Amino acid sequence: MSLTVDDELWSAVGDPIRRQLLDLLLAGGGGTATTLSQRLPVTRQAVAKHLGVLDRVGLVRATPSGRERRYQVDEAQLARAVAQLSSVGASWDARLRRIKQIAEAIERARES
Amino acid sequence: MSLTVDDELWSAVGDPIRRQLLDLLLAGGGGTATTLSQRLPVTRQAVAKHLGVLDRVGLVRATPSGRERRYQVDEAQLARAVAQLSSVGASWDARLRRIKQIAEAIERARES
DNA sequence: GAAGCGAGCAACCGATGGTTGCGCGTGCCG
DNA sequence: CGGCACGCGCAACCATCGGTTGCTCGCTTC
Repeated sequence: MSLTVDDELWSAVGDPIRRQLLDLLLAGGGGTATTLSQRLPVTRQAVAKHLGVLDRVGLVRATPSGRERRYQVDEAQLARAVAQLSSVGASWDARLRRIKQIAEAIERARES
Repeated sequence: MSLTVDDELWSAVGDPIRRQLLDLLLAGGGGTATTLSQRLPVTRQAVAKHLGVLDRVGLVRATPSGRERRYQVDEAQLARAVAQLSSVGASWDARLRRIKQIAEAIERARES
């Protein structure tokens, strides 16, 4: 029942803005800091910082082109992150079910 | 394809220490700030603060008893959180699959 | 009643997410 | 070709947050 989640990855997807960023990148097939910031309630610089951390953990890749810097999602990495995410969810789900069973067992014992 | 996750809940569960806290509470069937802090790499006060935020979002409940303050998980709420978590995971998973299909379609079109 | 333990409160520190302001390079267009 | 506009990066600054230390308060126990 490990909690051993890649902490970098988790905290990267932990931020709501970064989740929206990934979503926008997936939906639009890429984008730059400026274009993305127009669809978000934060400034370009904030978006740039977020793209920086997503880049560092490998969830996105940047390709400079002229004066622009186009980012796109590294799907394999994101798939890894999603897998970890759902594994944590699953482990808690399992534990909750176990707890519930125990509780019910106690309940039954008390009633009899 | 909403990203509309209860942000309070998500950020509460987002912190690794808080996840471990929930895990310990589930495993031990409850605990106090001091006992929990002994099993974690942080001080009692830090644990107390975390329990505070978990309490505010309703994931745990506290029952004062003498000079102690025993916390336990509100399983229904945690179940809600886990559900949201896995729903986000699932939505990304779905989107990734769609993107992949599109990519493969383009690939096929290019080859023909 | 005194000692000890659990909890709460306050001050402080470092990291982080956000902002504004600026300067630099690139690209477009008179 | 020269200038303007746009996209980006850098730096300074601010608020919030997670963490610590140090203290006080209150229950419990001897």
